[in-house]
Amino acid sequence: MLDIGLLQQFLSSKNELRRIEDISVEQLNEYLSEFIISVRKKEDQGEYEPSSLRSMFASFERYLKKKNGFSIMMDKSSERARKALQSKQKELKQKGKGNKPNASVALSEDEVKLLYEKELLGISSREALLNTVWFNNTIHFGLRGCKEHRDMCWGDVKPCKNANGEEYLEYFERQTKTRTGDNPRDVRKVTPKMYAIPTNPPEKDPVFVYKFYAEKRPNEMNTDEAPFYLAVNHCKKVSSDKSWFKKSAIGVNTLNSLMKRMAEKAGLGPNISNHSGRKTMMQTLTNNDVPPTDIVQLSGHAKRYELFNRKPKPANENVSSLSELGDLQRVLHFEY
DNA sequence: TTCCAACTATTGTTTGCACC
DNA sequence: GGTGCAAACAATAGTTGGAA
Repeated sequence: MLDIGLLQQFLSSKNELRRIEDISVEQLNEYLSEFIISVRKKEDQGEYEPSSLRSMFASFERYLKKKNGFSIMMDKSSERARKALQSKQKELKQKGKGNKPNASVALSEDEVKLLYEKELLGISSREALLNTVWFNNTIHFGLRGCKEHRDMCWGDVKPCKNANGEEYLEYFERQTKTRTGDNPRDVRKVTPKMYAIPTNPPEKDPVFVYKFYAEKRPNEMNTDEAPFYLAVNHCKKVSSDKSWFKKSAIGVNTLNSLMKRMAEKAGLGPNISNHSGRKTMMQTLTNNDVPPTDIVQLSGHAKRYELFNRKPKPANENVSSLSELGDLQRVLHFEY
């Protein structure tokens, strides 16, 4: 555990060579107080964010509880350490910390347009195709930035047709060995849908993009259990269209930095990460007067808390309209 | 067979999200 | 505003496949 290592290092600098769990509760209280007040980042000796300090404290709590059943969060003897944490957090807040300087931001309509113009989104290359599939899944299915995409299997998305003959994709997260559905936070009560927009150019029609992606995947990887996102095949000897993707899942690093990489290549502003896609979806729905009760059904949020605190943004300020992202409201035609 | 580019998983570090 | 957990990102080492 890294935080523990940091604390142990601090103790060594004070000539305290015992392991943390071997130190008496009273003395540890003193050490922890001092540590919390004086700890600095390795990189630039700057102050940590208040939430980082909190996480460190939580790490110590977990470690000590496991080692000797001691709780620095609850036990009276650790009051001083807790107070030190509180006052340090207040101090940092006063210094202007804790304002989430790195929080991801939603994409504006112009930014999405730019991504298509620069062919970072679209169907012109294998990277662009993968980016577009990922982007569509994020803004239509409301998938969280990283893990949900990584866990996604090919069989989770099914192409369907309604009574009017309209085509759509439906996201159905099946239970597998690794996805047992035991985490109440992950529950989506409805299956989100992504409708075809035949009037759009093909690269902006989500159902067309999905079908195109299916064609470009190796046949063997179109089974239900196969990973949804495949590694791009950079092989130059492209003898057939089938070799756009490898027969293996894309790596975590590539998948996790998909949006960031696109933003960098397109020269977009900072703080655009995978989570920006999800924020874009929620911002778009909010700005188009979709009721919060409906949005949470789609996003998988357990409560409406975040949405009730979200005010619609004024026109031309980081607002995506439905025209560019497709008719997102249609995904809210759920069967409850 | 060797080299190299481009990828992958793993581990470490920092921070934000979701909920209470 | 407090808390638990996971995401996001970076560094590193290992792997793979094409080219020479």
